[in-house]
Amino acid sequence: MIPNIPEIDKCDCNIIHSDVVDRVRRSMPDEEVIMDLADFFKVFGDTTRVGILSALNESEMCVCDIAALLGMTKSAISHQLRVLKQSKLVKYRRDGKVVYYSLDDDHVKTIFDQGLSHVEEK
Amino acid sequence: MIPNIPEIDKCDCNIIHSDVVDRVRRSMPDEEVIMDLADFFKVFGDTTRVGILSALNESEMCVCDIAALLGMTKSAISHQLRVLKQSKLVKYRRDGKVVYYSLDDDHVKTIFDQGLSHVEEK
DNA sequence: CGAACAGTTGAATATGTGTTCAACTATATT
DNA sequence: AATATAGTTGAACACATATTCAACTGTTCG
Repeated sequence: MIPNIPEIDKCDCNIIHSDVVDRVRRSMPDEEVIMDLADFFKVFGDTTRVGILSALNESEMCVCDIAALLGMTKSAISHQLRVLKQSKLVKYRRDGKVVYYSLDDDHVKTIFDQGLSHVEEK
Repeated sequence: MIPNIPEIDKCDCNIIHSDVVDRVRRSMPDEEVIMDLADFFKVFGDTTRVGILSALNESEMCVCDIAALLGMTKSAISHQLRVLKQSKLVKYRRDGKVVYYSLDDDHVKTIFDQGLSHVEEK
């Protein structure tokens, strides 16, 4: 296996410590994993989505109630719920006209707690 | 204490389950905390920054070496290191002409691991 | 001193993304 | 069937942000 060397090397400088660079390169996750990770965290990087996740962490809720809670339109909430759905962070069930959303991931709470301890510390 | 009710209520629908909304509203973190959390996770939501953090998780590194490792310019890396510095996720030391960056947060690894298990599962 | 290199910075550009708006679907009620 | 309500969707717009480029600082070495 040849280590991943970027096809087009835009680096505008010399490698100073090639031993370190080689060792780190071997230990790095694949570029695809890096992208998946960034995409995953991107979902948590929006106030509206964090608000929705915080709410659903307390209780299953329908779109109207979330919209009322956060003082936003159904449309805005629905768009963000779609993002959360695609990331498999929330699931939903329909009951008549009403669609109820709830958390669909065990990691959400842990990730929130880690984020909170960082935010509170510094 | 009066619960936080958004000043301008843009909600375009009726509250369906007012008991649930009231209960969730009381349990929600302050809006400021929600914003801090989102800002914190926003930092993890970029491929370049995740790459830098992954690298520094393995070893202290200088800007040139990170640029070479990720196949990017010193400038691009430096800009992102500034973001990571502001979020208190990395620290640095200067040795002559060379500036060495390293991780400055215990939560980084835990957060990465949680993200990885989510990404790998689904 | 002056050249060379590591790194930073600000402005400009390009791309990504969240909200709005209007139109739409689906279900329930009369 | 007609109406009302919950929710979704796509396009447009406005805003945020990552990279580039060029100019800059700081340090080392001849």
